Amino acid sequence: MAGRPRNEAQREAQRERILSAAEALLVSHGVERSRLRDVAEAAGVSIGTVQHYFDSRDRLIAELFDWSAERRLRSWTEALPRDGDAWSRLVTLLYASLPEPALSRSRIWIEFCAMARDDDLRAKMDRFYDAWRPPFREVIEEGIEAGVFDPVSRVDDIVDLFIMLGDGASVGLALQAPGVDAEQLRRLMLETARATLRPVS
Amino acid sequence: MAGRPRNEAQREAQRERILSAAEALLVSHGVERSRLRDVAEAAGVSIGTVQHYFDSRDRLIAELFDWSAERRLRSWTEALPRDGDAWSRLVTLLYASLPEPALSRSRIWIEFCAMARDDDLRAKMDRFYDAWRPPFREVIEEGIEAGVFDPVSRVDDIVDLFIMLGDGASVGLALQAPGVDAEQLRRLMLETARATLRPVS
Amino acid sequence: MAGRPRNEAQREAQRERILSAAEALLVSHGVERSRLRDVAEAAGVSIGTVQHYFDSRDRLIAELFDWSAERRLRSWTEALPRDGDAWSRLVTLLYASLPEPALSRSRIWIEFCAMARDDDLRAKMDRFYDAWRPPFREVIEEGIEAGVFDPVSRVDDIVDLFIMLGDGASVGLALQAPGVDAEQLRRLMLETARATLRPVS
Amino acid sequence: MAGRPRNEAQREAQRERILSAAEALLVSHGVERSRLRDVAEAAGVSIGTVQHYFDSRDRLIAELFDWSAERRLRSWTEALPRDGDAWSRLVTLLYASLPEPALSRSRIWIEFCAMARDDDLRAKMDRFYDAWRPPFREVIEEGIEAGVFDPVSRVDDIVDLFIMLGDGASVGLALQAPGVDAEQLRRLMLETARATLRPVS
DNA sequence: AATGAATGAGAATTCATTCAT
DNA sequence: AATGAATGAATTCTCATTCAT
Repeated sequence: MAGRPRNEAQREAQRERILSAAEALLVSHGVERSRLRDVAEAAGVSIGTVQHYFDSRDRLIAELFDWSAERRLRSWTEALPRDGDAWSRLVTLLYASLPEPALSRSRIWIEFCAMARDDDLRAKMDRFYDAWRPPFREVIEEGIEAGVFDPVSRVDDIVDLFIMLGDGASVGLALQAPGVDAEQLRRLMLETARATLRPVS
Repeated sequence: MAGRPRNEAQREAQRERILSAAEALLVSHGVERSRLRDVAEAAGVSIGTVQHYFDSRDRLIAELFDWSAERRLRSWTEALPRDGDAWSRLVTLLYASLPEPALSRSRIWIEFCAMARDDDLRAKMDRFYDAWRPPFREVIEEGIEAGVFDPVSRVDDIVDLFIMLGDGASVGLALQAPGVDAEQLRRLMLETARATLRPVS
Repeated sequence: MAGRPRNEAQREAQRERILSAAEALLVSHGVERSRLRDVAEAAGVSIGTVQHYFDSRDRLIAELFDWSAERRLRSWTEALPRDGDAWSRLVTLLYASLPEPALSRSRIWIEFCAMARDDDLRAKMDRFYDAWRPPFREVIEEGIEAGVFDPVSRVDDIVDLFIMLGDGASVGLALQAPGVDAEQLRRLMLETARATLRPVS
Repeated sequence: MAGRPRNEAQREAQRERILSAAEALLVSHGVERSRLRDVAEAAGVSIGTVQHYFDSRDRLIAELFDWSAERRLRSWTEALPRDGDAWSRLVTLLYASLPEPALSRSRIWIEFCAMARDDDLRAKMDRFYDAWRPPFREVIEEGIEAGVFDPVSRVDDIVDLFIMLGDGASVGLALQAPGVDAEQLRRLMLETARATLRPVS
C-alpha cells in the first residue's frame, strides 16, 4: 500500500506511536527479547515502517532511551515546585524522583542501566544522571541559607544520597521485592531526608 | 578428544570452571552478548561440553545466577564480624554490601535485576534480596540493646534503607556515573548510618 | 535479493511451490531425511523464505500433510463418476483408490501413517480415513437398490474391506514387494469386489 | 565401573534387554525420534553399552528389525495348526496374521515399512513379506484338493489378497481409525475368505 | 510513505560417535 | 565389560536488514 504524504505533525505522531509501543515492549520483555517485528506489530505498522522512521534497531533503541529519559526528566522538572518552603519543596522533589506511579518506570530504567556498557549509551546515562543533581542542590542550599536545614554532611553528598535512594528504589520496585512498595519508599526517603538535613520544625 | 569418566569432584570442578568463565564473560559483555561459543572458548571446552553440563543456554544463565548470587551472599556473610562493638560491625557490613571490589560485580547484578521479569527468576531474586535483611537487623538491634544506637526511625525501615543504598550504589557504579566511586559510596553509607542510627561516640 | 510485496494469489502460489517441492522431496527421501535446506533448494528459495511461510520445520510437515491429504482426496472425489451403472462406477472408485500412478504416493502415505502417533495428526488421519467411506457406501447401496449387487455381508463391512485393500496396496507398493504391482492390485480389487458384491452379469 | 565378564547367555540377555527397550521406544516415539540416549536410559544401561553391543545406531535399528520381524514370523508360524480341516486351519492362519494383540505390533510394522526406502531394509522386508505366502498357499491348495474350497480366482491372487488384508489391518489399527478394531478385522477377514474360497459347508 | 517478501549471517540445539578410564 | 565426558558436524531457528513494488 502506498504511503500518504504526511506533514510534520503526522510524522511525529507516527514516531511517538512506535516509540510508545516499543517502550511498553521493553518493559514487559526486555530489550533483547523485543524484536523489531514485535515492535511493529504492537505499533500497528509494518516492519518496514519502523525502519523507515528509525533506520535500524540500534537507532530505535537509542532514540527510545532519549525519548524515555527526556520524558521522565521533564515530568520530574515539571513537578518542581516554585513556591513553598524549602522542606516542602524538597519533599515534592523526593516523591517525584520515585519511579512511580507505573512499575514500568523502574523496569525500563533498570533495563537501560543494564545496557549501559557501551560508552555511547553510558555517556548519555551519565548526563541524565547528572541532571538530577542541580534541583536537589538548589533547594537544599536554599534551605540552608534560610536557616531551616542543618545538614549532617556536605550538600553534594546528601544530593548523591538522594539520587542513590531513587536508584535503589527503582531496583526494589523492579524486583517487586517483598515489603517494598511506593508508600514504604516515600517513608524511607522522608526519614532519610529528615535525618540528614535536620529541618527545623 | 574423547572424555573420560570423572568422579563427582571432577564433575563439579568442570562445572565451576564453565560457570566461572561464563561469569567473567557476562560481567564484561553482558548476558545477551555472551554466546555459548564464547563461554566454551573462555572455559577451554567445546560448545557441546557446555551443553553437556547445562543442557541449554537458558539453563546455563539460570544456574549461573544461582551460583553467582550464592557466592556473593556467602562472601558477604563470611565477612560478618563476630566481635567488636555494634557500630564497627555495622560498618563492616555496610562496606561489604557494596558490590566491590570489582566494579563489574554491579554490572552483572543490575543485569540480573533487569532479567527478573519472569516470575521464576524474580522469586529467586526476592529470596536473595530478603537474605540481606537479618544480619543488618541483628546488629542494629544489638546496638540498641547495648544503648549505643539511638535510631531515628523503625529498625525495619533503616534496614531497608541500607539495602536500598546498596542497590543504588550498584546502579551508580554500573553507570560509572561522574563523581561516583567506591570511596564516595563508603562515605555516603557511613554518613547515612550515622545520621539514622545516631551512635553514641 | 529483497522480496516484493505480493498479493494473495502470489503468496499462495509461492506457498504451493514450496509445498510441492517439499512433497516431491519427502516422497523420494522420506520425512526425516528431508532437511529444510533441501526443500528450499528444491523450491528455488532460501531457507529463510521457507521459514517465512511456514514458521518451522514441524509446521511445514504438518501443513504438507494437510495439503497432500486434501489433494489426494480431492483428486479421488473428482474422479467419482456421475453416470454409468453401479458396477462400472464402483470399479472406477476402486482403481482410483489405489495410490497410483506414482508409486511414491504410497510411500508418503505410509510415512504419514507412521507419524500418526501424536493425537493431533492421528485425528486428522482419522477424518481423512473416514472420508473414503461415503462414496463407496453410496455406490454400493445404489447397486443394491437397482438389484445389480447381491452382497455377501453388510455394506459397512464391504466398504471397510475396500478401504483396507487400498491401505494394504499402499504397503505392498511402498515395499515394492515381489509380484506386487499396479496391475495385480487392480485385479485383486476387482476379484474381491466381484466375490463380495456378486454383481449380476 | 568396570564390566564383569559375561558368558554367552548373559550377553544375549543384555542384548535382548536393549532390543526390547528399543522396540518399545520405536513404537511410542518412532524411529527417528528415538535417540540412542533414550534407548540406553530405557534399557537401564549407558550409551556406551548400547554401542558396545550394536556398534552404531544404524546397526541397532537394523538388528532391531531382524529381531522384531523374526519374532513376529515365528509367533505366526508357531500358531500354524497341524491338524484340522483346511477351513479351520485357514481361519487360524488369518487370525494369526492380524498384528494383534498389541497395537504396538502394527505400529512398529508400519514404521518399518515407512523406513523401507533404502534397498537394504527393503530387501529384508521383501523376504519377510514373501514368507507369509507359502503357509497360506499350502492350506488353500490342500482345501482345493480335498474338494472343500472352490476359489473364485487364482490361488496366488487369493494369497496376496489375504496378505494385503493383513497389511491394511495394520494401517487401520496403527491409525486407530474409528470403527476399526480387532473384532471387526477378524470378521472382515472371515467374510472375505468365505467369499473368495467358497468353502463347502 | 509504506509494505512485507526474501535473504543470510549468526546462534542455539541435537545427537551419534569416540575413547580414556 | 561398561561408562559417560567430550566432541563437532549437521541442522534448525532467529531476526535485522534489504529492497522491489
